[in-house]
Amino acid sequence: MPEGLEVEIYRRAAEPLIGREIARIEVDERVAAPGVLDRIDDELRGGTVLSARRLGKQLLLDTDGPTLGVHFGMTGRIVVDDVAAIDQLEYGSGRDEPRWDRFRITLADGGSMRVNDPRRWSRVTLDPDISGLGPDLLEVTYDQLRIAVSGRSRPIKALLLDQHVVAGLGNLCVDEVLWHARIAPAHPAGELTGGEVAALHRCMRQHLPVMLDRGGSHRGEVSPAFRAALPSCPQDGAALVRETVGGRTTVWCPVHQV
DNA sequence: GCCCTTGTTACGCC
DNA sequence: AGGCGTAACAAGGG
Repeated sequence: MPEGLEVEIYRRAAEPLIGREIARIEVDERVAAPGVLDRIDDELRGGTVLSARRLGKQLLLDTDGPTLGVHFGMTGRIVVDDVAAIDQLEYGSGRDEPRWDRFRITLADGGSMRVNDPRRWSRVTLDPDISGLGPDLLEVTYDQLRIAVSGRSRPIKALLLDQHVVAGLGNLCVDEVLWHARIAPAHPAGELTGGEVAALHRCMRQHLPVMLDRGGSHRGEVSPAFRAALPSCPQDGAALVRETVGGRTTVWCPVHQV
């Protein structure tokens, strides 16, 4: 599940595209956002990639024409010049079947960028509207977080999963960060103390880059392997709990998360 | 063949 | 109006 961390890895993998000319575009109509199919060839072919940016889970490739936006859904992987940025995606298939290529840019120099996605939940857009997204998960400040939680009654987990609040957090990263910050997922956001919000912010700034360096959102201490086996809490040995919070499977420790 | 997975969105309620 | 919860949907894997 490409959360913001995976997409940051994808963004880095896409940087070699900068300065290269787009010669050909192939897109599965089912991953093209409305209207894109009609425009994309005319507006992108012959253009040059100028930069590779990211906001939350959106990869943004600026060209001298429109900006290309790619959202990777749950199982989309990027492959640049035939090298996959991530070999094995959590919940993905781990294979690279040609029939799962949903989007491909062929460059004038013969190279390519493609999106391989078994389940077709990726979305390709032109000049995506990202104005509704919150601050990026790797950049969000304490003040932004404090303002975001104030007056909100929703569980903190539901709030953090809301891309309008913080862009890029997914189910695994939220569980991981709350576990480190010692905050229960169902804790009403607005009832967190200043100290708890500070701990949450500090844990995001501290642990998300470590997970990024290790390879993504599944490389935390409450990893998917842990989640499946549901072992005892590595911090205090208590039995972990699995329940639904914010509509998602949630694993947490009822002893140290309050 | 049912049920699991996640991110997004539509929708109903308050 | 807008915050919130729930369900539906995408489709392959176990």
